[in-house]
Amino acid sequence: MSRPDLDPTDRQILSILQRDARIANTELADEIGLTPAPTLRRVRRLEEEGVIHRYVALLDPKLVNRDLMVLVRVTLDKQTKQLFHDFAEQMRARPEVLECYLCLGDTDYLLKVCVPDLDAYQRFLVDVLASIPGVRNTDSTIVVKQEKYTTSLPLDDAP
Amino acid sequence: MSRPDLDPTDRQILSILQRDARIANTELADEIGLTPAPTLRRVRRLEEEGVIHRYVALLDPKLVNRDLMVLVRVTLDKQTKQLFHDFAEQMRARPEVLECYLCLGDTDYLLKVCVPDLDAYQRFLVDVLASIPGVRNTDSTIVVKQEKYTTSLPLDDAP
DNA sequence: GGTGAAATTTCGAGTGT
DNA sequence: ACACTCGAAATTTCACC
Repeated sequence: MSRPDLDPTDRQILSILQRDARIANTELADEIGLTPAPTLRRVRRLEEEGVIHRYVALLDPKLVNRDLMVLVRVTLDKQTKQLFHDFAEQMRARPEVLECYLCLGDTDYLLKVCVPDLDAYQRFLVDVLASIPGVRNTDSTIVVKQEKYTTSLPLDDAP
Repeated sequence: MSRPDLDPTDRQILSILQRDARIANTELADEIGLTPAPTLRRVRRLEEEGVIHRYVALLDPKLVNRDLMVLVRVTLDKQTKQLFHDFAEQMRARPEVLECYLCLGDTDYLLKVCVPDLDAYQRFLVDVLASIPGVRNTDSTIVVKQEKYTTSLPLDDAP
């Protein structure tokens, strides 16, 4: 994996785009003290290098009826490569599973699941999770309050 | 909180913008089968209602030197309102803490922390977490692989 | 990195259904 | 109330310095 050098101007651009992906290039140029042409060139380069992975709209979960978030710890029966691969594949296919992490330690996977209500979550647990072969144990933690949620990575010491 | 009715066209728009926030309005209009003017009106309405919360650029953690993700379970000493408030405030102030959830059950908080390496994580644990008054216990789980990460909420059964 | 000009997009006003 | 067409203003995006 190549490690593109990010100069302070690149970091400024990334920092702004992490906050507001739809900013006009002219305004972005103003904020970083360049003219639009070189600004756009830098943005395109950052996109091509993959530093900027994608641009997305973040929705309000309440307003699209996804008010319940549950964090689920999952352990699998036997730790075979095939079992792990299949489990991850199933998680990628389920839209209510927003994040899925393979972890070190007792827990094999941690999931972040977003559903409308407890009824929907119960269905997810029974119809989806419990029906996947190799799932030994699940432990669900209900989120009471989202104290912080950001997609912005710090850029202080990037190479 | 108002619950705006989302018709199928609105859901189409939201679904596309969750995938690509920088799509041109003309292209968005093409994809949903409307002309640009009413398409833009719908987008603006969804923004004003707060259904669209914000637009962000997602970066590649590897390429900005944030390759280590750790999930931390935190329990506090006594469950006073002030202690919880102060803890959440500290987490909001730390850029390496991307997500912080108040949870039901044994664990009080779950954090998602992104740092360059184990050395940086050790400093976070000692200098930040351990120095916050009221933190009784922490349990760190290192993420080996991010099997899935999406910010897209499903829109199937939104009201 | 900057300049200028062409191509494209945004977004209002006015019209129709 | 919702969508369409038209046109001016702004923005994006070139080739070239």
